[in-house]
Amino acid sequence: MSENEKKVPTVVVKRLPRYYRYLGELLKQDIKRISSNALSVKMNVTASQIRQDFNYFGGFGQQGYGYNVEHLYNEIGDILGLNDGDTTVIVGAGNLGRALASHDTFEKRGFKLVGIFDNDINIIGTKINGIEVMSIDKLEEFLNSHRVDIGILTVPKAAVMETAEKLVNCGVKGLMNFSYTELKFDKDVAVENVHLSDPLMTLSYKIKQNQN
Amino acid sequence: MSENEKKVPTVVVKRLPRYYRYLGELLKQDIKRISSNALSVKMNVTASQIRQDFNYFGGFGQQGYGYNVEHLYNEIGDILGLNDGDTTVIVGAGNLGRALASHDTFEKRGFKLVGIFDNDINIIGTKINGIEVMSIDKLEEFLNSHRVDIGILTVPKAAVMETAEKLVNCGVKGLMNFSYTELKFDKDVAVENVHLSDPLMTLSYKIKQNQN
DNA sequence: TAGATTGTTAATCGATTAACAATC
DNA sequence: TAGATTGTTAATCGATTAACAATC
Repeated sequence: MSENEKKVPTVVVKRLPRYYRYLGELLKQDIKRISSNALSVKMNVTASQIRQDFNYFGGFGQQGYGYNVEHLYNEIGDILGLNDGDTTVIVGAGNLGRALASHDTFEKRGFKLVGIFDNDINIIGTKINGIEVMSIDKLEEFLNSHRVDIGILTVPKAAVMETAEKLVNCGVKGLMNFSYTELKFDKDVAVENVHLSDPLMTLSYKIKQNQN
Repeated sequence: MSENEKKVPTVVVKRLPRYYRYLGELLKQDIKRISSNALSVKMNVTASQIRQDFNYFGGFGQQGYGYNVEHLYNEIGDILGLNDGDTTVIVGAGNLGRALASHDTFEKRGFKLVGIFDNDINIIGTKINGIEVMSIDKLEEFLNSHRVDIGILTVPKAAVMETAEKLVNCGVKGLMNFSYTELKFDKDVAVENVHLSDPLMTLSYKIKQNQN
Protein backbone atom coordinates (compact mmCIF):
# COMPACT_ATOMS: atom_id res chain seq x y z
CA MET A 1 0.00 0.00 0.00
CA SER A 2 1.50 3.30 -1.07
CA GLU A 3 2.06 6.23 1.30
CA ASN A 4 -0.87 8.31 0.24
CA GLU A 5 -3.51 5.58 0.03
CA LYS A 6 -5.38 5.55 3.27
CA LYS A 7 -6.10 2.14 4.69
CA VAL A 8 -9.67 1.07 4.09
CA PRO A 9 -11.45 0.56 7.43
CA THR A 10 -12.62 -2.98 8.11
CA VAL A 11 -16.14 -1.71 8.51
CA VAL A 12 -16.11 -0.52 4.91
CA VAL A 13 -14.63 -3.78 3.58
CA LYS A 14 -17.35 -5.72 5.38
CA ARG A 15 -19.96 -3.69 3.54
CA LEU A 16 -18.59 -4.45 0.10
CA PRO A 17 -20.22 -7.88 -0.26
CA ARG A 18 -23.58 -6.31 0.47
CA TYR A 19 -23.08 -3.65 -2.19
CA TYR A 20 -22.01 -6.39 -4.53
CA ARG A 21 -25.19 -8.34 -3.92
CA TYR A 22 -27.44 -5.38 -4.43
CA LEU A 23 -25.68 -4.32 -7.59
CA GLY A 24 -25.90 -7.87 -8.89
CA GLU A 25 -29.65 -7.73 -8.40
CA LEU A 26 -29.91 -4.41 -10.22
CA LEU A 27 -27.87 -5.87 -13.03
CA LYS A 28 -30.26 -8.79 -13.32
CA GLN A 29 -33.15 -6.36 -13.53
CA ASP A 30 -31.34 -4.64 -16.36
CA ILE A 31 -30.98 -1.39 -14.52
CA LYS A 32 -28.15 0.54 -16.14
CA ARG A 33 -27.47 3.28 -13.68
CA ILE A 34 -28.25 4.27 -10.15
CA SER A 35 -27.64 7.28 -7.95
CA SER A 36 -26.24 7.01 -4.47
CA ASN A 37 -29.56 8.30 -3.28
CA ALA A 38 -31.67 5.66 -5.02
CA LEU A 39 -29.30 2.95 -3.82
CA SER A 40 -29.40 4.30 -0.29
CA VAL A 41 -33.17 3.91 -0.22
CA LYS A 42 -32.97 0.32 -1.43
CA MET A 43 -30.23 -0.62 0.98
CA ASN A 44 -31.48 1.37 3.90
CA VAL A 45 -28.25 3.29 4.47
CA THR A 46 -27.35 6.92 3.81
CA ALA A 47 -26.33 8.15 0.40
CA SER A 48 -23.44 9.87 2.07
CA GLN A 49 -22.10 6.60 3.38
CA ILE A 50 -22.33 5.01 -0.03
CA ARG A 51 -20.35 7.81 -1.65
CA GLN A 52 -17.79 7.81 1.12
CA ASP A 53 -17.37 4.04 0.90
CA PHE A 54 -16.84 4.02 -2.84
CA ASN A 55 -14.41 6.87 -2.57
CA TYR A 56 -11.97 4.81 -0.58
CA PHE A 57 -11.30 3.04 -3.84
CA GLY A 58 -11.48 6.07 -6.13
CA GLY A 59 -14.58 7.54 -7.66
CA PHE A 60 -16.70 5.18 -9.71
CA GLY A 61 -19.45 7.64 -10.49
CA GLN A 62 -20.09 10.64 -12.60
CA GLN A 63 -21.57 13.94 -11.47
CA GLY A 64 -25.10 14.49 -12.65
CA TYR A 65 -25.39 10.86 -13.74
CA GLY A 66 -24.76 8.56 -10.81
CA TYR A 67 -23.11 5.18 -11.08
CA ASN A 68 -23.06 2.75 -13.96
CA VAL A 69 -24.35 -0.43 -12.37
CA GLU A 70 -22.33 -2.90 -14.38
CA HIS A 71 -19.12 -0.95 -14.04
CA LEU A 72 -19.55 -0.51 -10.31
CA TYR A 73 -20.41 -4.18 -9.91
CA ASN A 74 -17.27 -5.23 -11.72
CA GLU A 75 -15.10 -2.79 -9.82
CA ILE A 76 -16.30 -4.05 -6.48
CA GLY A 77 -15.79 -7.61 -7.67
CA ASP A 78 -12.22 -6.68 -8.55
CA ILE A 79 -11.61 -5.02 -5.21
CA LEU A 80 -12.89 -8.13 -3.45
CA GLY A 81 -10.60 -10.26 -5.59
CA LEU A 82 -13.45 -12.27 -7.07
CA ASN A 83 -11.78 -12.29 -10.45
CA ASP A 84 -8.57 -13.79 -9.15
CA GLY A 85 -9.78 -17.34 -9.71
CA ASP A 86 -9.22 -18.36 -6.10
CA THR A 87 -9.38 -22.10 -5.54
CA THR A 88 -10.80 -23.74 -2.43
CA VAL A 89 -10.76 -27.05 -0.67
CA ILE A 90 -13.26 -28.19 1.90
CA VAL A 91 -11.88 -30.24 4.74
CA GLY A 92 -14.57 -32.15 6.57
CA ALA A 93 -17.36 -33.68 4.51
CA GLY A 94 -19.95 -33.87 7.27
CA ASN A 95 -23.34 -32.24 6.95
CA LEU A 96 -22.03 -28.72 6.83
CA GLY A 97 -19.12 -29.52 4.54
CA ARG A 98 -21.48 -31.22 2.12
CA ALA A 99 -23.89 -28.30 2.26
CA LEU A 100 -21.12 -25.84 1.48
CA ALA A 101 -19.79 -28.01 -1.32
CA SER A 102 -23.22 -27.83 -2.93
CA HIS A 103 -23.68 -24.14 -2.16
CA ASP A 104 -23.56 -22.72 -5.65
CA THR A 105 -23.16 -19.12 -4.56
CA PHE A 106 -19.51 -19.81 -3.83
CA GLU A 107 -18.98 -20.77 -7.43
CA LYS A 108 -21.02 -17.84 -8.69
CA ARG A 109 -18.70 -15.56 -6.78
CA GLY A 110 -15.71 -16.92 -8.64
CA PHE A 111 -14.42 -19.48 -6.18
CA LYS A 112 -13.47 -22.84 -7.59
CA LEU A 113 -13.81 -25.88 -5.35
CA VAL A 114 -11.00 -28.26 -6.27
CA GLY A 115 -11.04 -30.82 -3.48
CA ILE A 116 -13.01 -32.26 -0.59
CA PHE A 117 -11.37 -34.25 2.18
CA ASP A 118 -12.58 -36.40 5.02
CA ASN A 119 -11.31 -39.17 7.26
CA ASP A 120 -14.44 -41.30 7.24
CA ILE A 121 -13.87 -44.41 5.19
CA ASN A 122 -17.56 -44.55 4.32
CA ILE A 123 -17.48 -41.10 2.80
CA ILE A 124 -14.14 -41.24 1.01
CA GLY A 125 -14.70 -42.05 -2.63
CA THR A 126 -18.26 -40.78 -2.73
CA LYS A 127 -19.00 -37.74 -4.84
CA ILE A 128 -20.40 -34.43 -3.71
CA ASN A 129 -21.46 -32.04 -6.39
CA GLY A 130 -19.36 -34.02 -8.84
CA ILE A 131 -16.20 -33.95 -6.75
CA GLU A 132 -14.86 -37.09 -5.18
CA VAL A 133 -14.13 -37.00 -1.48
CA MET A 134 -10.50 -37.80 -0.85
CA SER A 135 -8.83 -39.21 2.22
CA ILE A 136 -7.46 -36.62 4.58
CA ASP A 137 -4.19 -38.56 4.38
CA LYS A 138 -3.88 -37.30 0.85
CA LEU A 139 -4.37 -33.67 1.81
CA GLU A 140 -0.74 -32.59 1.89
CA GLU A 141 0.09 -34.48 -1.27
CA PHE A 142 -2.79 -32.74 -2.97
CA LEU A 143 -1.84 -29.30 -1.69
CA ASN A 144 1.71 -29.78 -2.89
CA SER A 145 0.59 -30.58 -6.40
CA HIS A 146 -2.29 -28.09 -6.77
CA ARG A 147 -2.53 -24.40 -6.10
CA VAL A 148 -5.07 -23.97 -3.33
CA ASP A 149 -5.79 -20.47 -2.09
CA ILE A 150 -8.50 -21.00 0.49
CA GLY A 151 -9.24 -23.76 2.96
CA ILE A 152 -12.77 -24.17 4.23
CA LEU A 153 -12.70 -25.96 7.54
CA THR A 154 -15.70 -27.99 8.58
CA VAL A 155 -13.85 -30.52 10.68
CA PRO A 156 -14.63 -31.17 14.35
CA LYS A 157 -13.07 -28.75 16.77
CA ALA A 158 -10.51 -31.28 17.97
CA ALA A 159 -9.04 -31.58 14.48
CA VAL A 160 -9.17 -27.99 13.36
CA MET A 161 -5.85 -26.65 14.60
CA GLU A 162 -3.83 -29.50 13.14
CA THR A 163 -5.68 -29.29 9.83
CA ALA A 164 -5.30 -25.54 9.65
CA GLU A 165 -1.57 -25.80 10.17
CA LYS A 166 -1.22 -28.39 7.44
CA LEU A 167 -3.06 -26.11 5.04
CA VAL A 168 -1.03 -23.07 5.95
CA ASN A 169 2.26 -24.94 5.78
CA CYS A 170 1.38 -26.03 2.28
CA GLY A 171 0.80 -22.47 1.15
CA VAL A 172 -2.90 -21.90 1.62
CA LYS A 173 -3.40 -18.17 2.05
CA GLY A 174 -6.79 -17.96 3.68
CA LEU A 175 -8.97 -20.02 5.98
CA MET A 176 -12.69 -19.96 6.45
CA ASN A 177 -13.28 -21.73 9.71
CA PHE A 178 -16.67 -23.12 10.70
CA SER A 179 -15.38 -25.16 13.63
CA TYR A 180 -16.07 -24.14 17.15
CA THR A 181 -12.80 -22.32 17.71
CA GLU A 182 -11.25 -19.05 16.74
CA LEU A 183 -8.25 -19.60 14.56
CA LYS A 184 -5.57 -17.00 14.44
CA PHE A 185 -2.36 -16.95 12.45
CA ASP A 186 0.26 -14.34 11.63
CA LYS A 187 -1.17 -11.59 9.57
CA ASP A 188 0.05 -13.13 6.33
CA VAL A 189 -2.64 -15.79 6.68
CA ALA A 190 -6.15 -14.42 6.34
CA VAL A 191 -8.77 -16.01 8.55
CA GLU A 192 -12.53 -15.71 8.78
CA ASN A 193 -14.14 -17.51 11.67
CA VAL A 194 -17.80 -18.20 11.07
CA HIS A 195 -20.01 -19.06 14.01
CA LEU A 196 -23.44 -20.01 12.81
CA SER A 197 -25.03 -19.81 16.22
CA ASP A 198 -23.93 -16.21 16.79
CA PRO A 199 -26.65 -14.67 14.64
CA LEU A 200 -29.15 -17.04 16.23
CA MET A 201 -28.19 -15.69 19.63
CA THR A 202 -28.42 -12.11 18.42
CA LEU A 203 -31.85 -12.96 17.08
CA SER A 204 -32.84 -14.34 20.44
CA TYR A 205 -31.73 -11.08 22.04
CA LYS A 206 -33.78 -9.02 19.62
CA ILE A 207 -36.86 -11.16 20.23
CA LYS A 208 -36.47 -10.64 23.94
CA GLN A 209 -36.22 -6.88 23.43
CA ASN A 210 -39.34 -6.83 21.31
CA GLN A 211 -41.28 -8.52 24.07
CA ASN A 212 -40.75 -5.61 26.45
CA MET B 1 -37.11 -0.01 28.21
CA SER B 2 -37.22 2.48 31.08
CA GLU B 3 -36.21 6.13 30.77
CA ASN B 4 -32.85 5.86 32.40
CA GLU B 5 -31.61 2.68 30.76
CA LYS B 6 -29.51 3.65 27.81
CA LYS B 7 -30.03 1.60 24.70
CA VAL B 8 -27.34 -0.98 24.18
CA PRO B 9 -25.52 -0.30 20.91
CA THR B 10 -25.83 -3.03 18.29
CA VAL B 11 -22.08 -3.33 18.19
CA VAL B 12 -22.09 -4.38 21.85
CA VAL B 13 -24.93 -6.87 21.38
CA LYS B 14 -23.04 -8.46 18.50
CA ARG B 15 -20.08 -9.03 20.78
CA LEU B 16 -22.08 -10.87 23.42
CA PRO B 17 -22.07 -14.25 21.66
CA ARG B 18 -18.31 -14.10 21.48
CA TYR B 19 -18.00 -13.37 25.18
CA TYR B 20 -20.40 -16.19 25.79
CA ARG B 21 -18.27 -18.61 23.82
CA TYR B 22 -15.07 -17.64 25.57
CA LEU B 23 -16.64 -17.84 29.00
CA GLY B 24 -18.06 -21.24 28.12
CA GLU B 25 -14.57 -22.41 27.31
CA LEU B 26 -13.20 -21.07 30.60
CA LEU B 27 -16.01 -22.83 32.41
CA LYS B 28 -15.10 -26.11 30.75
CA GLN B 29 -11.53 -25.62 31.88
CA ASP B 30 -12.82 -25.15 35.41
CA ILE B 31 -11.56 -21.60 35.66
CA LYS B 32 -13.55 -19.93 38.40
CA ARG B 33 -12.71 -16.31 37.92
CA ILE B 34 -11.12 -13.99 35.43
CA SER B 35 -10.15 -10.34 35.32
CA SER B 36 -11.08 -8.08 32.44
CA ASN B 37 -7.39 -7.87 31.73
CA ALA B 38 -6.80 -11.61 31.48
CA LEU B 39 -9.89 -11.98 29.32
CA SER B 40 -8.78 -9.13 27.09
CA VAL B 41 -5.52 -10.94 26.36
CA LYS B 42 -7.34 -14.14 25.46
CA MET B 43 -9.89 -12.40 23.28
CA ASN B 44 -7.56 -9.88 21.78
CA VAL B 45 -9.60 -6.82 22.73
CA THR B 46 -9.00 -4.13 25.35
CA ALA B 47 -9.88 -4.66 28.99
CA SER B 48 -11.55 -1.29 28.87
CA GLN B 49 -13.94 -2.44 26.19
CA ILE B 50 -14.85 -5.53 28.15
CA ARG B 51 -15.69 -3.53 31.25
CA GLN B 52 -17.64 -0.99 29.25
CA ASP B 53 -19.59 -3.69 27.48
CA PHE B 54 -20.57 -5.50 30.64
CA ASN B 55 -21.56 -2.26 32.26
CA TYR B 56 -24.33 -1.68 29.81
CA PHE B 57 -26.10 -4.46 31.65
CA GLY B 58 -24.97 -3.55 35.15
CA GLY B 59 -21.79 -4.60 36.84
CA PHE B 60 -21.13 -8.31 37.00
CA GLY B 61 -17.72 -8.07 38.64
CA GLN B 62 -16.20 -7.26 41.92
CA GLN B 63 -13.36 -4.85 42.57
CA GLY B 64 -10.12 -6.53 43.42
CA TYR B 65 -11.47 -9.91 42.32
CA GLY B 66 -12.64 -9.75 38.75
CA TYR B 67 -15.52 -11.70 37.32
CA ASN B 68 -16.93 -15.01 38.44
CA VAL B 69 -16.88 -17.02 35.23
CA GLU B 70 -19.98 -19.08 35.83
CA HIS B 71 -22.01 -16.14 37.01
CA LEU B 72 -20.97 -13.98 34.07
CA TYR B 73 -21.66 -16.82 31.65
CA ASN B 74 -25.16 -17.26 33.00
CA GLU B 75 -25.86 -13.55 33.01
CA ILE B 76 -24.86 -13.18 29.38
CA GLY B 77 -26.94 -16.22 28.53
CA ASP B 78 -29.89 -14.55 30.22
CA ILE B 79 -29.31 -11.28 28.41
CA LEU B 80 -29.22 -13.14 25.11
CA GLY B 81 -32.41 -14.92 26.03
CA LEU B 82 -30.86 -18.38 25.82
CA ASN B 83 -32.82 -19.51 28.84
CA ASP B 84 -36.17 -18.61 27.36
CA GLY B 85 -36.60 -22.02 25.75
CA ASP B 86 -37.05 -20.60 22.27
CA THR B 87 -38.35 -23.11 19.76
CA THR B 88 -37.35 -23.22 16.11
CA VAL B 89 -38.52 -24.70 12.86
CA ILE B 90 -36.39 -25.18 9.79
CA VAL B 91 -38.11 -24.58 6.50
CA GLY B 92 -36.21 -26.09 3.59
CA ALA B 93 -34.61 -29.49 4.13
CA GLY B 94 -31.98 -29.20 1.42
CA ASN B 95 -28.31 -29.56 2.13
CA LEU B 96 -28.05 -26.49 4.30
CA GLY B 97 -31.30 -27.13 6.15
CA ARG B 98 -30.17 -30.64 6.91
CA ALA B 99 -26.79 -29.42 8.09
CA LEU B 100 -28.38 -26.89 10.41
CA ALA B 101 -30.83 -29.46 11.74
CA SER B 102 -27.86 -31.61 12.73
CA HIS B 103 -25.85 -28.66 14.01
CA ASP B 104 -25.83 -29.45 17.70
CA THR B 105 -24.58 -26.04 18.80
CA PHE B 106 -28.06 -24.64 18.28
CA GLU B 107 -29.40 -27.07 20.83
CA LYS B 108 -26.52 -26.44 23.21
CA ARG B 109 -27.43 -22.78 23.14
CA GLY B 110 -30.92 -23.54 24.32
CA PHE B 111 -32.83 -23.59 21.05
CA LYS B 112 -35.23 -26.44 20.55
CA LEU B 113 -35.88 -27.61 16.99
CA VAL B 114 -39.51 -28.70 16.83
CA GLY B 115 -40.17 -29.09 13.14
CA ILE B 116 -38.60 -29.41 9.70
CA PHE B 117 -40.55 -28.70 6.53
CA ASP B 118 -39.98 -29.23 2.84
CA ASN B 119 -41.98 -29.55 -0.35
CA ASP B 120 -39.99 -32.41 -1.88
CA ILE B 121 -42.06 -35.57 -1.79
CA ASN B 122 -38.89 -37.65 -1.61
CA ILE B 123 -37.74 -35.91 1.54
CA ILE B 124 -41.06 -35.62 3.35
CA GLY B 125 -41.36 -38.40 5.89
CA THR B 126 -37.61 -38.98 6.20
CA LYS B 127 -35.98 -38.20 9.50
CA ILE B 128 -33.21 -35.71 10.17
CA ASN B 129 -31.62 -35.85 13.56
CA GLY B 130 -34.65 -37.75 14.82
CA ILE B 131 -37.20 -35.28 13.49
CA GLU B 132 -39.50 -36.20 10.67
CA VAL B 133 -39.64 -33.83 7.74
CA MET B 134 -43.19 -32.59 7.23
CA SER B 135 -44.86 -31.29 4.13
CA ILE B 136 -44.75 -27.55 3.73
CA ASP B 137 -48.51 -27.74 3.27
CA LYS B 138 -48.74 -28.59 6.94
CA LEU B 139 -46.67 -25.60 8.03
CA GLU B 140 -49.51 -23.28 9.00
CA GLU B 141 -51.44 -26.02 10.71
CA PHE B 142 -48.33 -26.85 12.71
CA LEU B 143 -47.63 -23.24 13.63
CA ASN B 144 -51.19 -22.80 14.82
CA SER B 145 -50.94 -25.73 17.15
CA HIS B 146 -47.37 -25.29 18.44
CA ARG B 147 -45.55 -22.31 19.83
CA VAL B 148 -42.73 -21.53 17.46
CA ASP B 149 -40.49 -18.57 18.22
CA ILE B 150 -37.94 -18.70 15.46
CA GLY B 151 -38.08 -19.71 11.81
CA ILE B 152 -34.88 -20.76 10.09
CA LEU B 153 -35.26 -20.25 6.38
CA THR B 154 -33.24 -22.41 4.03
CA VAL B 155 -35.68 -22.38 1.14
CA PRO B 156 -34.78 -21.19 -2.34
CA LYS B 157 -34.88 -17.46 -2.87
CA ALA B 158 -38.09 -17.64 -4.90
CA ALA B 159 -39.98 -19.13 -1.98
CA VAL B 160 -38.52 -17.15 0.88
CA MET B 161 -40.83 -14.14 0.99
CA GLU B 162 -44.00 -16.19 0.93
CA THR B 163 -42.66 -18.58 3.57
CA ALA B 164 -41.49 -15.76 5.79
CA GLU B 165 -44.90 -14.14 5.69
CA LYS B 166 -46.63 -17.38 6.60
CA LEU B 167 -44.37 -17.76 9.60
CA VAL B 168 -44.82 -14.19 10.74
CA ASN B 169 -48.58 -14.32 10.30
CA CYS B 170 -48.68 -17.37 12.50
CA GLY B 171 -46.85 -15.61 15.29
CA VAL B 172 -43.19 -16.45 14.73
CA LYS B 173 -41.17 -13.67 16.34
CA GLY B 174 -37.81 -14.04 14.66
CA LEU B 175 -36.39 -15.20 11.37
CA MET B 176 -32.93 -16.44 10.51
CA ASN B 177 -32.73 -16.22 6.78
CA PHE B 178 -30.12 -18.09 4.76
CA SER B 179 -31.73 -17.47 1.40
CA TYR B 180 -30.24 -15.10 -1.07
CA THR B 181 -32.38 -12.11 -0.14
CA GLU B 182 -32.56 -9.61 2.65
CA LEU B 183 -35.76 -9.96 4.53
CA LYS B 184 -37.14 -7.01 6.39
CA PHE B 185 -40.28 -6.74 8.47
CA ASP B 186 -41.67 -4.19 10.88
CA LYS B 187 -39.51 -3.85 13.90
CA ASP B 188 -41.65 -6.24 15.91
CA VAL B 189 -40.29 -9.12 13.86
CA ALA B 190 -36.60 -9.74 14.43
CA VAL B 191 -34.59 -10.78 11.40
CA GLU B 192 -31.06 -11.99 10.89
CA ASN B 193 -29.98 -12.41 7.31
CA VAL B 194 -27.02 -14.74 6.97
CA HIS B 195 -25.02 -14.69 3.77
CA LEU B 196 -22.46 -17.45 3.82
CA SER B 197 -20.51 -16.12 0.89
CA ASP B 198 -19.96 -12.71 2.50
CA PRO B 199 -17.14 -13.86 4.77
CA LEU B 200 -15.66 -15.76 1.85
CA MET B 201 -15.53 -12.54 -0.13
CA THR B 202 -14.01 -10.67 2.77
CA LEU B 203 -11.43 -13.42 2.99
CA SER B 204 -10.67 -13.02 -0.68
CA TYR B 205 -10.14 -9.30 -0.12
CA LYS B 206 -7.75 -9.93 2.74
CA ILE B 207 -5.77 -12.45 0.70
CA LYS B 208 -5.44 -9.91 -2.06
CA GLN B 209 -4.19 -7.32 0.41
CA ASN B 210 -1.60 -9.71 1.80
CA GLN B 211 -0.23 -10.28 -1.65
CA ASN B 212 0.83 -6.66 -2.02
C1' DT C 1 -4.02 -3.15 55.54
C1' DA C 2 -2.06 -3.34 50.80
C1' DG C 3 -2.93 -4.90 46.31
C1' DA C 4 -5.92 -5.78 42.75
C1' DT C 5 -9.40 -4.74 39.81
C1' DT C 6 -13.78 -3.02 38.95
C1' DG C 7 -17.18 0.70 37.58
C1' DT C 8 -17.34 4.95 35.52
C1' DT C 9 -16.00 9.50 33.90
C1' DA C 10 -13.21 11.98 30.68
C1' DA C 11 -10.30 12.10 26.50
C1' DT C 12 -9.44 10.37 22.11
C1' DC C 13 -10.24 8.36 18.07
C1' DG C 14 -12.79 6.92 14.13
C1' DA C 15 -16.94 6.53 11.54
C1' DT C 16 -21.10 8.64 9.89
C1' DT C 17 -23.65 12.39 8.26
C1' DA C 18 -24.20 16.96 6.36
C1' DA C 19 -23.06 20.29 3.19
C1' DC C 20 -21.59 22.16 -0.94
C1' DA C 21 -18.41 23.28 -4.68
C1' DA C 22 -17.11 20.84 -8.80
C1' DT C 23 -18.70 19.07 -12.92
C1' DC C 24 -21.12 16.02 -15.96
C1' DT D 1 -27.56 26.10 -20.21
C1' DA D 2 -30.03 24.21 -16.02
C1' DG D 3 -30.47 20.26 -13.21
C1' DA D 4 -28.62 16.45 -11.13
C1' DT D 5 -25.47 14.16 -8.60
C1' DT D 6 -20.88 13.15 -7.52
C1' DG D 7 -16.44 13.72 -4.84
C1' DT D 8 -14.78 15.64 -0.89
C1' DT D 9 -14.29 18.66 3.09
C1' DA D 10 -16.15 19.89 7.48
C1' DA D 11 -19.26 18.93 11.41
C1' DT D 12 -21.31 15.65 14.24
C1' DC D 13 -21.96 11.68 16.41
C1' DG D 14 -20.76 7.44 18.58
C1' DA D 15 -17.53 4.04 20.01
C1' DT D 16 -13.14 2.96 22.00
C1' DT D 17 -9.50 3.78 25.05
C1' DA D 18 -7.35 5.90 29.01
C1' DA D 19 -7.42 7.10 33.61
C1' DC D 20 -8.54 6.83 38.24
C1' DA D 21 -11.43 6.98 42.35
C1' DA D 22 -14.14 3.51 44.64
C1' DT D 23 -14.00 -0.67 46.90
C1' DC D 24 -13.49 -5.52 47.49
